[in-house]
Amino acid sequence: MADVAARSGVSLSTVSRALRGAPGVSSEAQARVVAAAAELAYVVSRGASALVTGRTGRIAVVVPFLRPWFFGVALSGIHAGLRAAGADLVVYEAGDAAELDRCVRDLPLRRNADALIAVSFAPDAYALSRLDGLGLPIVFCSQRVEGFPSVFVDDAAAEESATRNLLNLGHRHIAYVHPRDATGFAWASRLRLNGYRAAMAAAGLPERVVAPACTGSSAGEAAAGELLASERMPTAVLAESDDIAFGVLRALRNAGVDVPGTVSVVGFDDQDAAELFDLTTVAQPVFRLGEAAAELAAELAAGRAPEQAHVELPTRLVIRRTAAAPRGAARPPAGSQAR
Amino acid sequence: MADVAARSGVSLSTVSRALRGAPGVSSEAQARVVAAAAELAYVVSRGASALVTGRTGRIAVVVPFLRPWFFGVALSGIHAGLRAAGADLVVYEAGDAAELDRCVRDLPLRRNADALIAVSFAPDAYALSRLDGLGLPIVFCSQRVEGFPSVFVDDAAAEESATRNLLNLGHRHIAYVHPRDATGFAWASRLRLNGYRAAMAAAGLPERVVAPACTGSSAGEAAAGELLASERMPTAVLAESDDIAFGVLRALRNAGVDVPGTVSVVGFDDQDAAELFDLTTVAQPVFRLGEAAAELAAELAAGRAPEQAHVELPTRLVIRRTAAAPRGAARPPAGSQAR
DNA sequence: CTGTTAGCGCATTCAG
DNA sequence: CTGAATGCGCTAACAG
Repeated sequence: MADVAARSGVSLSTVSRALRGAPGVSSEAQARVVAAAAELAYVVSRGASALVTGRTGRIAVVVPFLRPWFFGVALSGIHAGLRAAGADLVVYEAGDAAELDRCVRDLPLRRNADALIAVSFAPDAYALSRLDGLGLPIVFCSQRVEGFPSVFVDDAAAEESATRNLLNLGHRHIAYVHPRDATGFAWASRLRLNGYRAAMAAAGLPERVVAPACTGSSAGEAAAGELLASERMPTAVLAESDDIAFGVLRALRNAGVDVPGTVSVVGFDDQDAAELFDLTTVAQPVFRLGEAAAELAAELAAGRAPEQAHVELPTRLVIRRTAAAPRGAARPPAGSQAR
Repeated sequence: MADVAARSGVSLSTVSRALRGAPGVSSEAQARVVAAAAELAYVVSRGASALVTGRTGRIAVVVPFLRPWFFGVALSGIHAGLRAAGADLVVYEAGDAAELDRCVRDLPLRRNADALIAVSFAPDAYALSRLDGLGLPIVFCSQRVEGFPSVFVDDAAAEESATRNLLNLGHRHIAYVHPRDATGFAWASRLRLNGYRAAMAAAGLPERVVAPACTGSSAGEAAAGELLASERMPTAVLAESDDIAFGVLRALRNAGVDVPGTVSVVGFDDQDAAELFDLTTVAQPVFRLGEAAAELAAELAAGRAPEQAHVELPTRLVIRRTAAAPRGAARPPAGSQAR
């Protein structure tokens, strides 16, 4: 910085102010400083400025996994939202509760980031208190947490609506695939399950939940296998996620079961591949989820109180070709399409 | 840090040493300090220590996109590789040359990260000189760059081998789908194309390259559409990536073309969904690619010279069900399986 | 509008 | 093995 000051013939303070766009610098001096900095390929050291401002210019993001489609898109949204605020994005992958704890405890979150975005974590009371004690703003992304800023969709309502849609098509026997979670997190999945249950209960129909022990498309294959081997095959299968639905579709195809003729399949996410499979699914705005969370985090990091600390984003049922009326069903009553 | 010192009854220096595991601290004092730090939930400020050591404890990663499967897996590998070194991961998404330039110029790379990992970027000479002038170690991941540490697969050899495999099956008319790249990057795709060309030339067969203007599965759909509309449909299609292959498969299925009966399809990547589509494809070790790049970057960041600055990882042809001998083909000669 | 000064929290000399 | 002093690069509060 001294070099820049010398080259532009001003003092350190003026360089500092000019480079930050702080007020109190003649536009002429400002220009000279910026030019000198460019020529010297000078950039301010965030570490040094953090030392005095207390703000690092970095937002930490914790995700349970980096691989699945969802997190790539969410991260992309977060990156976009952060860029507007000029903050950097530091990423931690914490696949289970122990790792998350390690993150919270050992990792340089405390004074090394201005805010934390937790994606798809449903912390228990203990984790919440630990996070809270971190002393930095926390934003939950894709998860509603009372008392904390969060950005989310209404998973329960969305799944309830998807279920109602199948009911309206004439389905009476609808199964739900809900993998048992081995990671120690609760996810939004419980809410989706609740939505399914609510719709079935409202229709006076029994629920049927298949809970494979694995995750992803394998879970779908396992669940479909279990259903195929059972006494009575449902006419429709709701999967907690598209990945699972893909597995269900594959197992059904391999078993020679016609979709949607014999069985309808509905997913959740509307990820890119859903179109390839012609999958009827609940779309959620994942990029926007990330972006909104990042905007919230940036506000909080800047010490401002955001107007809306709870942001609910809409979902949308995308009708494709894996769901239809069951064979021989009566035409559904008019005007009964789900919202 | 002063609080920790007071609480454990030692001086600041001792705390500093103890917390870093530096030599010259009695194990008793060390234990007291660590305990005190834990009780106070104290973590060192990376910014402050960076100020004096010159090392930030952070590695920057630039990816062109965050969404595609490839980058999620690569990032996961990088995260794993970095964790061992205790470094943090800061991510930049730079979708085109202009953004990359902005990253290099404006973003706090210079003294704000200890090394840079560039994933899937094939920089031109200009970009390379800019990157080089950054004054920090650069590692290329999934891209071989002469004169720079890099981790990569032999794309050309892998695609050549995949092509030979089709030739050995008896195919003579093999098309290659190679999307025109609108982002301004060259990617590894050119190398794969070269591999295909080499194999076709060696067999004395004419090449047929389809170059749709879009990317991802849409490119596959477009390419398949073009081929279907042409005078003569090839008996096999090589796609530059699995995503593209999925699009090809979909278009073929929609057109009622039997796979692999009428047309064989081969992808590249072996991403998770490839198994769902039963896609025969070239597998590359994406996680390892990231992990190895991270290990290299960590070495370089620590100022050590890594033994191997060029790491080539193996690929593997995964035989599934979308590729077979063309109808009525003679049995391939024995012992002619590609490597 | 601009320059001077005093730390921010830490690692690192150097003495003990 | 330990403690006291120095300065890393920067910003903020002050004078001019």
